[in-house]
Amino acid sequence: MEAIEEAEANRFDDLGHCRRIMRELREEKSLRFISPEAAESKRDARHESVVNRLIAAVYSGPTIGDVESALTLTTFTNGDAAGRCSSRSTVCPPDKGQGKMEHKYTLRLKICGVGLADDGYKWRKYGQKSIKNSPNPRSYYRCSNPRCGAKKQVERSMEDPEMLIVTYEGLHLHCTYSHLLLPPPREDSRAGFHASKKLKRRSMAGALGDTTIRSRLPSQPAVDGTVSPVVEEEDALQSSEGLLEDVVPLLVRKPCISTASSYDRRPSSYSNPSWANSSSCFSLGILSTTM
DNA sequence: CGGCTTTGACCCGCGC
DNA sequence: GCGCGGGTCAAAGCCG
Repeated sequence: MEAIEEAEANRFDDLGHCRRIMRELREEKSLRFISPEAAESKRDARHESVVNRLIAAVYSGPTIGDVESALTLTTFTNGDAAGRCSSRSTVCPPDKGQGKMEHKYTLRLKICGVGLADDGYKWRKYGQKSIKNSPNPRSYYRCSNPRCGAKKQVERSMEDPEMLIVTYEGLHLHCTYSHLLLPPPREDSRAGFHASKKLKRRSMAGALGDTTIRSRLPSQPAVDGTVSPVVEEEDALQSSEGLLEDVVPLLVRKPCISTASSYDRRPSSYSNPSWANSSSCFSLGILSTTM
C-alpha cells in the first residue's frame, strides 16, 4: 500500500520535473537538432547533462503528450540506422491509412563491459538476418506477450562495433515484465536463478549483442570494477510506470544514473553492469520518432 | 514438457 | 517481370 502511494507520489513529482525540464529545453535552442555524430561528439558535460535530463524527463512523464513532445524536441536525424528507420517510416506509413499511430524509434547504445541493457520487457527472438553491406547480422525480437505487438531490431553499428542500434516498433500494451516476472528485490535467490539462466543463454548468443540475454546479470563489477546502480533505477521504475511509460523502453527512460536520484532509496537486489557509467555509455538517445 | 534460440525457407515490397 | 533485400515463419534443437 505504501509502495503504491510512494509510486504515485513519484509519478507526480516526475510530471512536474518533466515539465520543468521541457520548459528549459525549449530555451535550449542548440538542442533543437542533434545529429548522431554531433551527439556522440558532444562529450562536454553541458550537453550531455541536458540530453540526459531530457531523456530522463521523457520517461518519467506520465502523459503521452509529454513523451511525444519530448521526442519531437530531441530528434531527427538521418544517421545510419536512424535514417534507415526514418526513411522507411516515411515511405511505408504504418497501418496503411487506418489512422492508427505507430511508434518507431531508434536508439544507439554503447556496449559497456560485459553486457547490454535490458529494457524491462521480455523479448522473444524470432529471426536473424544478415544485412547487405553490413558485417553484423540484425536480430528481430517480438514482445513475449502474445497480445502485444511491440517489436525491436538489434544490430551492431558498422562504424563502431561497440555501438548497438536498437529499433523499437510499436507500443507495449501491458506493464513491463519487470513488474510481472521479476521477483521482489529482496528475493535474491530467484534473481540469481534468472541471472544464471541468462548467463547460460548468453553463451549461445553469438556475436550479436542481445539486450535480453545480456541483461539482468547478477551483481558483477563493470569494466572499471564498479557495480552499477542501474538496477535501483529499474526497480524504481517498476513501481511507477504504466502504459505511458511503455512507449519507450526503460533504458531510455533512465539512461543517466545519477547518484542523486530520487530512486536511490530503493533496495537493489541485483546489478546490471551494462549501464555502469551509463552517462558515457549511452552516447545518444532517441534518433527516430513517433508517427 | 514448455519456452526459448537458431536458421533456412518463404513472403513481399521496391527498383530496374 | 525479375532480382534483390528486408522481414517473418516455422521446424528443429537446446535447456532447465
